[in-house]
Amino acid sequence: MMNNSYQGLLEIDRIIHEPARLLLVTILSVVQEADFLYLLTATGLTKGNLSSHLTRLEQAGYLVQEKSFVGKTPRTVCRLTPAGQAALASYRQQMGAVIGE
Amino acid sequence: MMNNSYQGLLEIDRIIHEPARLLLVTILSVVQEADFLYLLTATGLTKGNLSSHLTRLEQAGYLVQEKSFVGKTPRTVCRLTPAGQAALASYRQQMGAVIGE
DNA sequence: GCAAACTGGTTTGCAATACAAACCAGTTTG
DNA sequence: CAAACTGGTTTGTATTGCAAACCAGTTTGC
Repeated sequence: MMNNSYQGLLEIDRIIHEPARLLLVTILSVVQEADFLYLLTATGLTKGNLSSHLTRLEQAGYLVQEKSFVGKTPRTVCRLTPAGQAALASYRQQMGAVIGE
Repeated sequence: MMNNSYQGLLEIDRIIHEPARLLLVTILSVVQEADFLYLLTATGLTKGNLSSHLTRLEQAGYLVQEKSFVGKTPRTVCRLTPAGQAALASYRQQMGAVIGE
């Protein structure tokens, strides 16, 4: 048919594509792991917003949140899963093909 | 502050960022102009979907739709405006900085 | 010649979701 | 011991992507 090579855009991974989450996974891909408060200041998101994006990424299997206590205060540290790293790599490849390197 | 260089993602142009519209403006950036039916088959979008994305891009000032008649049947041809081309170029640059290298 | 089907779209209704405000359990501070 | 702070989660709302339904006009079949 007369479709073109960009048409795969319509099936792009929306979990990654959302700017706030792309920001999160991009950060996590470079720092390996980060806690909630680090991500809060690094992204500038509100807490509620950050919380829901993290659970969305977790539900997608793209990251894990490990909850623990440091002294008496709670602490959540996040890390990409292999699936998350793969999803990001795939996303980069697809978008790279569209926007031209 | 401790924010990073990717944080601009949060202000990325959502008009362009939406996959269906990114597909449309990418196609239009290469073919210069295209009519509704061409875009319909090239994208695989439904008619309603295509129509609303085109008016969205038009409202943003990113494209113009010229309506005319060819014989007795209506014809809509679309073309990016300079603003639309600039928006796409800017989008490519920003996304390239995030996914690229 | 008139109903059915086709053309080239637009409008309507719905379901998903991004976002921030409000909330919450627990801890520290004055 | 109350107020404020920590580290978040839940709730409410407004937006919007999507396809189904619709629409004005044209062509086709009988």
